[in-house]
Amino acid sequence: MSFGSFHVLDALRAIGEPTRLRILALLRHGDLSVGEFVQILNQSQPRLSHHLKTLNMAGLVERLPEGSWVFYRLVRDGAAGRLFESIMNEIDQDSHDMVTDIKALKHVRAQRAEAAELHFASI
Amino acid sequence: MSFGSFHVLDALRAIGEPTRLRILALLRHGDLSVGEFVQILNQSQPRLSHHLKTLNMAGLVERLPEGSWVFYRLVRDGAAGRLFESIMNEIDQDSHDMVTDIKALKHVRAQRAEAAELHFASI
DNA sequence: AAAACATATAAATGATTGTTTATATGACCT
DNA sequence: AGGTCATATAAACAATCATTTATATGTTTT
Repeated sequence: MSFGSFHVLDALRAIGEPTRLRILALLRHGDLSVGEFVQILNQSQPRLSHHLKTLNMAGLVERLPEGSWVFYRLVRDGAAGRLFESIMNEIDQDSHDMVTDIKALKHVRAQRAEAAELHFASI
Repeated sequence: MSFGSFHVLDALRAIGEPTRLRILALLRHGDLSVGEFVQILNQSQPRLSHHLKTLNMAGLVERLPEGSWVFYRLVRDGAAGRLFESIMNEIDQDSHDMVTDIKALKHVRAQRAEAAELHFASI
């Protein structure tokens, strides 16, 4: 199911929640899976699944199932993309919280890369 | 009390409610008093007072007491102004609801002008 | 000073939203 | 097929938010 026409009010309500804003800010650095969000944000899996569904229904993120796990991608075009980017313009990218999340993101990415290397080595 | 630093999350939550978005859209056409909002939006006075307080605390509108009544004005500068205007860019200005509200606004303004004329005539 | 008017606030209620816990679904692996 | 892993959903509960009703505050008018 594709979630119909874009409604600004729904998008605003979706963006206007701390965890969801953090999710969106993280997605600007690339697609992420539910499990990665769990690690980065240190919140329960159902909680994040639910927030991601809200963002998806608001037309702000795309859902990309890949085998057994599911990646989410920021919608960058159209009204949704423009709206979110102009909102990001007013947000302090260097705030402590933002910086911390990005650090956690990079940490998780490094872990993943390491795991992948070990996997290769074992082949 | 001036309501401290501007927080985007508060602003988003404030804007993301139908009645408050209508209030903000109306204010783009000029300052309005609580009583005028009551007439235009056809909602109870406490309800509108409360929404206006929310918008004020979110840094989106200014409060201008004038004798016994109180006008509200859109904050057009700074982060608040930029944020709201970029949101308005994504909103259909010609939607039925928007047009209807503006019509009601003009009607109320006309009434006011008429009342003022009658007042002059009686002097 | 009293009455009338405009706005704000408070308490109570109802509705919406977020969070947890538990369970279901679906894919991968052996 | 059975077991494990990743994600989603559902039910229950908690918290937040919107709305009404009633009342308070402050201002103008007489």
